[in-house]
Amino acid sequence: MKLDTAANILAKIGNPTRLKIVRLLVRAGDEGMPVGMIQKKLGIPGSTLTHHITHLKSAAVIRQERRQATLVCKMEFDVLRNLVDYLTEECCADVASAEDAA
Amino acid sequence: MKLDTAANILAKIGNPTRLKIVRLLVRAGDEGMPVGMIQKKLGIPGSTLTHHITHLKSAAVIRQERRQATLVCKMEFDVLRNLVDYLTEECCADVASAEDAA
DNA sequence: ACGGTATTTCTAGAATTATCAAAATAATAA
DNA sequence: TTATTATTTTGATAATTCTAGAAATACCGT
Repeated sequence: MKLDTAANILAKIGNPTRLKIVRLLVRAGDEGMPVGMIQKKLGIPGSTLTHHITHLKSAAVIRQERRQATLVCKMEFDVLRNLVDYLTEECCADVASAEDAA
Repeated sequence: MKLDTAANILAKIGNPTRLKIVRLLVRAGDEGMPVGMIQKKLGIPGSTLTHHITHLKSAAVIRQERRQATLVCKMEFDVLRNLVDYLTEECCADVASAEDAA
C-alpha cells in the first residue's frame, strides 16, 4: 500500500462521525446497513451523512449496494485489513517485546 | 480506547507528512530520531515540521527527549499498538476468513 | 402517472488545518 | 559574553473540511 493511500484512508476514518459509521458497519458484517438506519443511529441530517459516506466511498473504505428503495452500505473489510497490515508491518518491527506471544 | 481518542490519533497520522514522520520514527525504534534529521529527510521548513510534530505530540503518538542540543523524537509504540488493537478488535470479528492462518 | 419514502446534489457559511517567512528561544562552545 | 547551531513561536495567507437547509433525483407500490 502506498503511503498517500494509507494517509488518505486514515484521514477519512479519523473523523468521529465517520469512525462511528465504520464501527456500525464493521459490526454489521457482510450484510451491511442501510443509510437510513445509520442516520437514525447517528441522529444527523441526511445531507451531512451523505457527505461523510462520500468521503468513505472515495477512499474505498465502504461500498454501497442498492436493495430495493434503500441503499445498503457495506464495509470493505479487505481495505481495512490492508491498512492495519500497513501499520503493523512497520510497527514494532524493531521492538521485539514479550507481548508478542499474547 | 474511546472513540474520540482513536479518531483523533487517526486524524493526526492521516496526513502524508505526518505519516512519513511516523514511519521514520517507527523504523528508528526506541533510539528515536532528532528533529533536524527528520527535517533533512523530508526537506521541509523547520516551522512546518514543528507544526506537525506538535500535532503528533498532542495525540501522544510521539514524545520528545532532549539530548544535548538536539531534541530526539520517539515513537510511542504503545499508543500505536492500542490503536491497531482498537481497529482490529472490532474489525474482522464477523469475517472468519481463510487468511487468518497466514 | 402519482404519491411516498429514501437518498443525494447544490449551495454557502463557519471552522479547522496547512504552509512558511521572520523573529524568538534554548543549549552549547569559544 | 558572543557566536553558532537547533528548534519553536508568531503571524499571515491559502486551502480544505464540516455542517446542514433546500431542491432534486431514484425507486417502488398503486
